Amino acid sequence: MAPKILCVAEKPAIAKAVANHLGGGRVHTRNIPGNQYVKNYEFDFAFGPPWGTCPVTMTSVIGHLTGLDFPMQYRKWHSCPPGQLFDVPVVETLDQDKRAIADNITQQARYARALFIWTDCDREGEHIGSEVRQAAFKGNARLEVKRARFSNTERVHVIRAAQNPTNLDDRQVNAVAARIELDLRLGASFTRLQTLSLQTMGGDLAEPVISYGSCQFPTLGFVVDRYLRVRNFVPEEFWSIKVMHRRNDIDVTFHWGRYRLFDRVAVVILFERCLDARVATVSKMQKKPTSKWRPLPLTTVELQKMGSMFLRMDSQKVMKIAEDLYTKGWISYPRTETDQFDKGIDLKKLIEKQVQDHVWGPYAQGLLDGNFTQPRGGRNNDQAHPPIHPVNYVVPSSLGDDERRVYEFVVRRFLACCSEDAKGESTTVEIQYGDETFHTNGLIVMQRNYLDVYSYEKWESSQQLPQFAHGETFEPTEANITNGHTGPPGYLTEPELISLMDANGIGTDATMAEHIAKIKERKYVETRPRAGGGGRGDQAGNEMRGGRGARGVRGGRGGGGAGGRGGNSVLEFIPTTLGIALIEGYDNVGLDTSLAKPFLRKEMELKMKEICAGRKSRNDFVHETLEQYREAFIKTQQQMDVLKAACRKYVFGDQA
DNA sequence: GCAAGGTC
Repeated sequence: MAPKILCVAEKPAIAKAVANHLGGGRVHTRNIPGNQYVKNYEFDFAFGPPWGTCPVTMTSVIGHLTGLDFPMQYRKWHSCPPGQLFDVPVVETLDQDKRAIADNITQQARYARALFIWTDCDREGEHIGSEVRQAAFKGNARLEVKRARFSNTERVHVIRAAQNPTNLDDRQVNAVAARIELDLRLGASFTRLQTLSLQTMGGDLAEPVISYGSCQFPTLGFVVDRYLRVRNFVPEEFWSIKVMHRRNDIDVTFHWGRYRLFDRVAVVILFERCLDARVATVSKMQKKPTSKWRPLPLTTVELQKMGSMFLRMDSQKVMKIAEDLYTKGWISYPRTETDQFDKGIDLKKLIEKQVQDHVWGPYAQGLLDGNFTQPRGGRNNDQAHPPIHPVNYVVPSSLGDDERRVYEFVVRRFLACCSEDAKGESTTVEIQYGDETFHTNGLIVMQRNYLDVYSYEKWESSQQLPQFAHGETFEPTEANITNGHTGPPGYLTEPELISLMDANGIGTDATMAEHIAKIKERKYVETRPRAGGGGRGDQAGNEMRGGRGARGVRGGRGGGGAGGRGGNSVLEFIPTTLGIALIEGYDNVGLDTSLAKPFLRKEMELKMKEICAGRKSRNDFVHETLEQYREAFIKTQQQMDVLKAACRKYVFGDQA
């Protein structure tokens, strides 16, 4: 029996890191024929019983080894009616560029007694593991197959994983295999149906592929949904009461407890009662400590959102740069859902590396000198990767401009996580004026703490409030009725879209940016920088100087400063006429659950979890889901005129 | 000419 143990990771970087830890400095690196990224690392390692010390070959794949497609005779679009793609067989494919990688595993397996699978510990990783197993069995069917479970590539952790292997989880493998099959059948059948049916309308629809995907359609749905809400918005006029008082040369504005009412007469009556009372009484004067929490450890989704908001980069670009930084060894793996640091990780060691920086170095030193606080932990842990953090220091000026800004963000975010919350004191003054309550708030920032390094957030002291005593009475300097009208929400921004996808389980952290890019490529949506500051919300109208009570009118300033917005313009999404037509069209087809909504995808996600929990079989899942979509498919086919009508209305601009 | 998921 051959004594060797073959180890296979999901990507070359992991193979290298693991080999270096297990090999303890004595590692031979060999190239493999036909692929420049994958290497074989050879060394000895002392596994636990029954293995003992064995020679090891550690190598990797590069993501999935295999793909799924229809047999050749169904790949041409006119080879069969699109609906037949629900039932025709599917075949596993091996891309040309993956062949060398698979062959390497098959070859190496011949000389091995066992295969250890080191793919990422998530569902997809489990499936990739099964692809590796299959390639290895081709070379040696008697291999014993084990699974290393690890969530980061720290030395101790990796060694522990090597010595305590478990088994591949075939439930997870099956869940993913089912997803792959469903995505293929549904994507291809609906895409062909839509494209072939709508292109008969000619014009702008004659050429393009009009794709359907279980992720791209709900993503488009979010954009259209918001667009229609903006377009159909009907402004409503509202009225409010504002009370002002000047004391110690400070103008204080008290806001109405009822906020605003949509009935002018009612507001006038309540206002008159205030004026009749003449004096206001301080009913509450409260000071209390308050704090602004330091951010959570950084996940991929959060990185993408922050990139859109603060770095003016779209999510795809941020990810591309983060991957580059990761490949070069400056930051940790950028695709993670984990927002809690492992107990085992040595955070101070990571902070130490940042001390040498000219800008944030002193802050990092401060953390080491006693300001360090254990980071907050969020609720998510993908059991595969730690939160995104800097692993090594790089002189920022040696990076490209965009790279520098992403690296700086990751570092500042990390240092902020290890800092104390910002501390302040908030003051609330509440007054009774007639039957109405008004209040004002003040804030004094006492300790900025993490804010000193996390320059992306603002928290500033408000104007100082003068002293008020509980129970005292005073005659307000001015009181009046204000009015305005409600404003539409803004168009959907990229961070909002990512949040919606995240909340609805559309795509994974690694693919959300791709789905967004896809619906742009398909010309379902366009993006543009949002004009002007906020671009949403209510419009203030004129002040109506109120009746008798408005004494001593002071000019005073207008609205308060805008605060956080530093001229960054965020991208907003506008659907094209085609995008609107598709979503409205599907909404009108009369399906129980519109394909334009995220529910069906969410249901798929839940059923995959059922498979992983052993409560559902792969076959039942595939069958159920196919039947569910088959119904939708048939109805869509029957109601194609509804879809076409939507296209006539929007794409061709016909009135009808 | 289709999908979504890995990763280079």
